[in-house]
Amino acid sequence: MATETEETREDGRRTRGRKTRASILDMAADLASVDGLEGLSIGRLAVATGMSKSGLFAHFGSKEELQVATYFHARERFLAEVILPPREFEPGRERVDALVAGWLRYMRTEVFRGGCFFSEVRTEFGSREDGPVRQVVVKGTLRWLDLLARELDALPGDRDVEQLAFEIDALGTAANYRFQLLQDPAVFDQAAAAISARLD
Amino acid sequence: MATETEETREDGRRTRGRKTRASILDMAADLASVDGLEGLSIGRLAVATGMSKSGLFAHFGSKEELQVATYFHARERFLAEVILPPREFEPGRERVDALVAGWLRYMRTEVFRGGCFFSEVRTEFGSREDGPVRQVVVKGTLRWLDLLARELDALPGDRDVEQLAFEIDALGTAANYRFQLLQDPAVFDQAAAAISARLD
DNA sequence: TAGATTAGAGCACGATCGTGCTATTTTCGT
DNA sequence: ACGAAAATAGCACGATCGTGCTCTAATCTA
Repeated sequence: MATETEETREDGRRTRGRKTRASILDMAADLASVDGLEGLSIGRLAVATGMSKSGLFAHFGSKEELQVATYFHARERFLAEVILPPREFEPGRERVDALVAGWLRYMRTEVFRGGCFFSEVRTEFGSREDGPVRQVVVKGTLRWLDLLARELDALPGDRDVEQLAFEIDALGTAANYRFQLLQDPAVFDQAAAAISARLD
Repeated sequence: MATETEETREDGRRTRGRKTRASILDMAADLASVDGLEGLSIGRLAVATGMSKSGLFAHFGSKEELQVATYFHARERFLAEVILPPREFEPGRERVDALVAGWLRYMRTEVFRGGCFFSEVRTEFGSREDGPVRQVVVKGTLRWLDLLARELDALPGDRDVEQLAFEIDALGTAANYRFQLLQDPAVFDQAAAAISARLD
């Protein structure tokens, strides 16, 4: 029964469904970057997207699935905005610099409405009881730290890349929370300076 | 009409009220360190303290007041646990070391159930719309960063203490979120190492 | 000890939460 | 063009939210 048209489907849905689903998740990631994934409510999300609560809900079987889907969707945006562009460079200092610069720009320009989506959900789910959403957050965080370490590994000289990745992540994340809280973009200069010093 | 007995009151309440209020706020800070101050609900707090919702609510005029009171209460604990003990030393390196060590220990031993209360509420209220609670969080954060900078100012040599305070705060805060999320206490060694390197 | 004040419980309210079930509309394959 | 299937809306549910009002129990003052 696997006709050719069925293969073009994704998630049992076709074009229209996929598009609205994507636009829902766009909005969801924005809202969650402000209020967190737990603070995200289906009612408010429905109002924000101009849909009915039930019509929106039908795209996801439960709030939990919505949260997971939102996380993955946010990661796609992060990939396109921060991770992929530096790949035009060979591994090495130039690429690391591009990655760091893109990361800080992503925070400063508020690609997500409330700043870094991942910084928000990491602290949100840090101490929450375990579950599918928390596990996705943990996995995603490990992936990011690992990617960072691998990029640093291409740098000349032998450094402790785990340690270095820890420090760089710390400095960027702190810049994000301070920018959100205090509105002063100067923190990005502080972060950039500290990271550069660490890389030299 | 100001009799002597009236002067001994605080907030219009006497001993019994003060004690239960304090125990409520103890629990509230614990819960908020996990779910945030917005995630804190009066119903769950009542269950956790064994009180009725209305009996508990009577101690605070509104949820907002409860949130503010919880923040101040948490700060008292932080003061006693982290800020005050190092004051037995004169300003200088020894005192800074004691402060940093105490700070990291406060995170590792989970003085609050969900790790650092302040790290949680700072990211929680970073991008939220303004209001009394957010303002308290902002003020408190500035106070902490300022205290850190002043302690660093007593160190020999002329360093950029603002920059240094930014970096130390970043490293400690990152250790907290990673410990909560990944459970690995080794992050505190990473943080301690990075901070020491920064101070030398 | 009597009277006043404070602490707390009981209960109810409207709003919002996540989540079902049942139309109805829109799209697509034939 | 028609029938199937997918997308969305309408509506209702039980639970929980913050917050009032009223009544009892505990404590303190005189």
